[in-house]
Amino acid sequence: MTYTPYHPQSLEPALQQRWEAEGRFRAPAYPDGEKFYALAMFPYPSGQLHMGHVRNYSIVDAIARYQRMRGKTVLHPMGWDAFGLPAENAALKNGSAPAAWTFSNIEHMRGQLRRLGLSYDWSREIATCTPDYYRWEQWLFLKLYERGLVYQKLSAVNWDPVDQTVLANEQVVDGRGWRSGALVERREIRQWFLRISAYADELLAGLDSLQGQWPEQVLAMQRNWIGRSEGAEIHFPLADGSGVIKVFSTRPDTLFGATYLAVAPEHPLAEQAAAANAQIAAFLARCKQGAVSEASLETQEKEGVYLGIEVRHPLTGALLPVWAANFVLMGYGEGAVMSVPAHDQRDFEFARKYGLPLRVVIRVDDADPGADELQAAITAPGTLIHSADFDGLPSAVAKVAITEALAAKGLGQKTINYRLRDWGISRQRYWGTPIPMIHCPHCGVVPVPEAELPVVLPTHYQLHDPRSPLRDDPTFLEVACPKCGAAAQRETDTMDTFVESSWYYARFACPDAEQMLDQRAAAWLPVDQYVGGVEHAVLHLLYARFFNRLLRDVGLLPKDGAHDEPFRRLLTQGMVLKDGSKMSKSKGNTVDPQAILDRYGADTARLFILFAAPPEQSLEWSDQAVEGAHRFLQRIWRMVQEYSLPLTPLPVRLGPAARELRRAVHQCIERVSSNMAERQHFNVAIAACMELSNQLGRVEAAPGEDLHAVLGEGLQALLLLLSPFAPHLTEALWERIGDGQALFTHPWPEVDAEALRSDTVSLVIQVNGKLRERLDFSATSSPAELEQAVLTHPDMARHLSGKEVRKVIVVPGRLINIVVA
RNA sequence: GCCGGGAUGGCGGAAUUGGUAGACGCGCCGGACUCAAAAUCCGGUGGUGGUGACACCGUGUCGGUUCGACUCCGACUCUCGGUACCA
Repeated sequence: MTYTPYHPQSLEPALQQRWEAEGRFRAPAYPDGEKFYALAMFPYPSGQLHMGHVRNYSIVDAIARYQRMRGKTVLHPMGWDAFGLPAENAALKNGSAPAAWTFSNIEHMRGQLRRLGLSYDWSREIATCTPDYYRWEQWLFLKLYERGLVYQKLSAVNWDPVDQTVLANEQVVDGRGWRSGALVERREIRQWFLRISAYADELLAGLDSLQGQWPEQVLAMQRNWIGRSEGAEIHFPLADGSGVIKVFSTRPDTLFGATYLAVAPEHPLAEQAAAANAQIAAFLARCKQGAVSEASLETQEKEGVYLGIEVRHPLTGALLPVWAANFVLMGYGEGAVMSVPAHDQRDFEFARKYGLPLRVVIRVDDADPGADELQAAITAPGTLIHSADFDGLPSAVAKVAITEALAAKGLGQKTINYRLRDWGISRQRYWGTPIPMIHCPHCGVVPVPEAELPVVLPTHYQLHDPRSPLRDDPTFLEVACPKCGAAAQRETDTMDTFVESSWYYARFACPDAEQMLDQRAAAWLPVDQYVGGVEHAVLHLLYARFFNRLLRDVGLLPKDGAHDEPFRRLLTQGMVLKDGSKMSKSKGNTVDPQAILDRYGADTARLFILFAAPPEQSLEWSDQAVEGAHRFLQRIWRMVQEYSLPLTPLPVRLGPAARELRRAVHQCIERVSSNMAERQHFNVAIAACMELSNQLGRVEAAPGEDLHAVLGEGLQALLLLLSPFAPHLTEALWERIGDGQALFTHPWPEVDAEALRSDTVSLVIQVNGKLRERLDFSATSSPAELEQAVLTHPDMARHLSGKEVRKVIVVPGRLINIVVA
């Protein structure tokens, strides 16, 4: 018998070359039989593969390989999310050109992915920073512009007054620019938006169709993000008759409790008031300090200033003051809110701070607290008081009645409001897809004609400062107006990189199409299994759901209801931690996947990372546990090598030991199978394989004929079950004890129900819920027989003597609980 | 601030629907093999008390529902992700 030592460093690359040469994982243009599209969120080419990638791609590869063994035609592609900020940062730091830096990173990382033995169809590789890819994004932008789904409006950005540049939220640290250290200001600039709000209801309703297929928490986050709320638009006429202020409220039942209005600092009325009042102007100037992020706005001290303006209450006609307040967002509704301090906690605190009056108009119990005694706002619904004709109505009824009264006076109506805002896709950056628009002094905004696409991003610049070089390059900037021929300028804003990642999954189906998508996309979509980090739960996954509907509505995907959602099933993986915190260069706690590959090989890396935790949980890195995974693979290697060929067929009759071993084999098949398909807890699947290998390893050196046959069956099953996790080792061993069929398309093992059958069942016996005995019974006993048998069992006498049996609970196959007095 | 997760032995985790808490792995302890070591193999391993059979305690905290709670409900603590320009 020859014994080859386990040497993954040579074994794995050899197999990878063979797979490559055979084109083994190449998917056909159209699926042949049942299709399965497995997809990992494609990486940003930062330069080095990190453990989060290894985890993500090991999960998807295991699923893809499993589905191949289930006979599906699998599409499993990989590409690069190649535009973005880090390339510009690297360029500024090292003087490298963003394009060259990006492509050399891709080169390196592709090599690392190949070394992991992932079953990709590399012929479909995409890099989003190539004109072949982003030209279609520009094309779609023009289509959406025609349809009114693209528009420009003012919106706030973080402005670094020293570097004279716009900062990403990430680049603002404690209210200061990360490079300059200058206090950041909010500045309103004209930017491009996609009208995602037009799809708000559809995006919300679509979540119901994903129930059970997507993690519940992701569905909940998306629902809350869209934030549909029913309420009323209420008009407050300005006292001087110059117009109205419109507010949205979900609580029109509290309208009689409104004691003032608050508008955003950017609201035109606030700016008007500031023009004539230095104190107001100073307040508005102060509001411009700080970052634009919601977290920084929401956590700042609530402040406001009276604008010297009054409005009339739409139903009582009372005069109410108008304030400007830093917590009112211009981008939400009309940039104004009505304040009901007695029934809204934020308004309550604001009113107490500035001595504004409170009016209690809702009673939740019999008490009618005076405004002065309130310790906090009464936010629960209740019965109306001090509300004229509406007194005595419950909140729910009053909402409708008051809204109708407003509508009758032409001062409001029922409205549905969304928290979701339109998607601002303008970036004042270089390394992104150019927005295909031209600014003409005569014609205004003019789209680039379709025939002139793509607008190619020049790649020859040396970056010297954070400002986009496009703005200073006449060869890019200067262009004749397509309409009138006059000298005009190109738009220099580029697109948010979330645009690229919103449709790449569809392009993978037809990466060489001469249009954005062709019929192959409909054939492969939707993605059957999508896997990526939970940090993408809202933004990326919502934008992709939005884009999928845009692609459908411009005619690139069928409107058959089956193609509305891009990702049928979603798995959100947890982070990889070391010493309890996220691996990062700044913390110095990174583990380089390359070092693990060099030392232990890909199979060990993959097995460890799938075994260490269930995929959706965070994973704690452990060098020692990696060692353990490697030891397990070596044990399998040795066991198979030591098995004395040939494999023999199962005899008709098995002895007790062989029967027991065979039951273990099939229990393992059952456990692994259910964890591959439904639960996707690969750590449990691997644990089951380890358990089986322990049992197979305990078989005596010279087993009888029946044991030898079952051992062979068990070893074969073990290789098949482990092959999605450790594809190299199992394929090499399969050549020795396999059945001649190729492992990667070999049918997944089936459970033999006969093997699982057992004559006896071991039950736990509890007395008053506490474990007292474990007793064996015939597997065919009825509950009544079991109850009788337990109560009269000699071992039970000491637990039951002198006590009165009140109740006996029999849970078939599990336990018996005897309740005694 | 708001939205959504998480918390189980020394460590990572298991317990599929309310039914044996701690599978599997790591670590540690003991043993076998060896001149010795490494590797490998075998055994033990939640805590407390007891020579022992065994008993009691134990799933972040406090309370509740139930014959029975890691699991369901209420209140809280700590921690992580997102918060619209990191990807």
